Amino acid sequence: MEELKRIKLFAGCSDDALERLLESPCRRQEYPAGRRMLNAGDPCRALMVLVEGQAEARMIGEEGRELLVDHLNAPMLLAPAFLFATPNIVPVEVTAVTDCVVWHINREAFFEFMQQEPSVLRAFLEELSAKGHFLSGKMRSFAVKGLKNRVFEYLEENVNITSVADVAQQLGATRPSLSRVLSEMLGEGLVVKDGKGYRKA
Amino acid sequence: MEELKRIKLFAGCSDDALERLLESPCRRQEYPAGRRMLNAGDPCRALMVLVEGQAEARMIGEEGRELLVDHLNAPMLLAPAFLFATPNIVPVEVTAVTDCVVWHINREAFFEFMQQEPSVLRAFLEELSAKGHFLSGKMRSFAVKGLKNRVFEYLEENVNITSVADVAQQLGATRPSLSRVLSEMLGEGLVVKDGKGYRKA
DNA sequence: TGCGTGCTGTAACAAATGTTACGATTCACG
DNA sequence: CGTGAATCGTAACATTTGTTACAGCACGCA
Repeated sequence: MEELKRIKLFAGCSDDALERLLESPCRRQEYPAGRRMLNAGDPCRALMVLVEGQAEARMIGEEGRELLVDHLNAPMLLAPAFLFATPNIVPVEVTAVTDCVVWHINREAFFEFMQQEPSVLRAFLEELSAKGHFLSGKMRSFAVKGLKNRVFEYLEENVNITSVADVAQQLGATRPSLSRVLSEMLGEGLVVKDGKGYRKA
Repeated sequence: MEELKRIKLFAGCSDDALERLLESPCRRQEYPAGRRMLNAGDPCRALMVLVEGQAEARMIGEEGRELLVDHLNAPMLLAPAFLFATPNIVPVEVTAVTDCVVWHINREAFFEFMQQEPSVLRAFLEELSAKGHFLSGKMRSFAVKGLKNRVFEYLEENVNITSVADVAQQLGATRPSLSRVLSEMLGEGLVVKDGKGYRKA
């Protein structure tokens, strides 16, 4: 399918090589908006490629606390960092936000494919590394930073805060807590109001 | 060098292939105990293989908070998850605990080597995946769990707590806080004293 | 226009954790 | 036997964040 060519991972590889990959056992699956695509604890035996739609990755804690880990916008890979892991388990749940289309590509076929296509191998390694970078950054935020610093960090990566409730989930805080911190930062001149939201001062 | 054969990554590859890899620009370096081997923010252009000694990886926050992320015992790879990352930067500082010996292997040579040796590629992918798993677990702990739950988790992965001060650093807490929580858990019967340390009840 | 719905700010209180300080214990070493 | 260093438990207090509740405001819709 030409859908797959849009993803960076397969950008540099030849058409017939890609066709050979698709001859291996793999399938195309559609998910309606709101549908769970991956549960925490699920095994991950195929490379999942989100070719259409938007999804969210969330982590759930025992105490009901919930963290919005990442926004997933097509085209991109789902949970690439867990495809070759032991135990082969995803730690997040992935839910479709809009209607989604996902390709499931056989792991072993993909493994051989990478060996034959250096550009794909390179891109996949970069993808995994990016995930590592992403996760270690998150970990750092939560482990050694207070909420105010996380807000600051958020405003550097994203332009502004439009939905306090949403961002609170991403920062691992409750809405009233974030609201309070934003008020304080407003008073300290660290942020300014931007229409209905907030923006870096 | 035969030192390298001890690491899982190179376990399944032929001797002459390994020798060819070592003909590429790479070097062997020794670090005395206490020496910083990698600073946060350093670029990472070579695969670093710790073949001897013990080291520690730490993250530093702006506010002086410090987190002991991982114990590194030879033989293992150092910061494999950042070798192919962009930006090509390590987020932790790595310090030698005992005298250490580290091999630096040229990245591009290693990349070609992986293509020729499927077992190495496989092992490296598994290594990266394991790092992802490790990091996401840590992140989950810090983002959605309280200190008491982190202590519980620690006691499931490790047998017991011998040094309160050390473990506090690993859990991202201060020593008095951990001490207090341990006292509470003692009262609730969740842990028991084990000589000078603590153990799961 | 009036009303329900959803998001927001805010306040009062509770819980968790950090900060600082002090005394007790152990242990190596002179 | 003393003594200093390291570690630990603990207490009092400060700070941060969660919890719960309530009121305001914008918006869509009958």
